Amino acid sequence: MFSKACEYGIKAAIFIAKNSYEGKRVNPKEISEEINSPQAFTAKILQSLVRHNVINSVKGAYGGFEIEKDSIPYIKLSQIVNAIDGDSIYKGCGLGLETCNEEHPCPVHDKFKEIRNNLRDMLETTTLEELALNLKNGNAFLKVI
Amino acid sequence: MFSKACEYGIKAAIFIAKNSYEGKRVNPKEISEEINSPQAFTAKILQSLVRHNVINSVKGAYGGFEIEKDSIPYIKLSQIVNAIDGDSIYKGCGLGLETCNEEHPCPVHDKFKEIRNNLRDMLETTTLEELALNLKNGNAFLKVI
DNA sequence: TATAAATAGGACAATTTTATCTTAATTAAA
DNA sequence: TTTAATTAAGATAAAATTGTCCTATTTATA
Repeated sequence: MFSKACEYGIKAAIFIAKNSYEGKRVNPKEISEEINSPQAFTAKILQSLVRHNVINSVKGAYGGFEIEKDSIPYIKLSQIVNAIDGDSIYKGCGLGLETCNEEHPCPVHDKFKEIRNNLRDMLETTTLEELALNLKNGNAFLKVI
Repeated sequence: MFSKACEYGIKAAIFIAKNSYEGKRVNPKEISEEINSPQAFTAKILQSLVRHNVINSVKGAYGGFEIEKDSIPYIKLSQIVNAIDGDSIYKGCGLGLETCNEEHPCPVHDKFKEIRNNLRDMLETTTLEELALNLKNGNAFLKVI
């Protein structure tokens, strides 16, 4: 569904959000350990999330990654997915046609429309806040072990 | 959503089905022209669909690819996707956790469950017959130009 | 101001996916 | 039985994604 980079990005953002609620900045080492991802690759993805204004970075000693507490409820899953994978997953054609619409649909257009809209709605209404809360409450996990 | 290979495979299967209804076998050249895909790569994907019993191949002169007319209504989109991409798209975890279930869910587990189930239902109930019909009726297209 | 602790960024490597090319095997028909 | 048309299959190449490493830059604090 999503690229590996996007999976790591989502998990990282959730972990950062959880820590930001506790007033704690985190670094790529902690993050990659907590989400079970390759550290350097994860650091690249974090850079990208910073450039897309999903998370903040603070350079230098005592720095790290964080998200402003107040903005966490307003950050949507769609923003993270968009920052890393773009919007083709919930906007593009299921069969990869460059133009696929009501006037010129691919054979699965109608079938996919519903799925794609559901996915888009879900991504656009799911906030980082609820995901971080799932984690904090111990109702969800970012890795298997 | 799907790999390129899977997109090509679905389109190829639809085109083959349409032609099989007309009693016509088709070869990779025609197919790749009709679905706008690289020919040799498409041929590989066709081989895979043959091995997975989604389509039939007839070797030698006057051969080509076909699908038994009577079986077209019973071939599900899920079989094609499964043959090429496997089932992870509608069975795997949205964040890539190896084990993700009610007891040990990822933070987006519940959100994804619905999407995934919708997708699975759609793939398992959509038949090659209806897709080929969309094409035959001129209500859908396999390429842009 | 020097130092240590961070992120940023560029170059590179490995792996996977996508794509191509060539040859072998098969088969209908002349 | 030979030939031409066709799929099968293996080797290879190109491109994209995933992953690593090294150095530069930034910054709080001693």
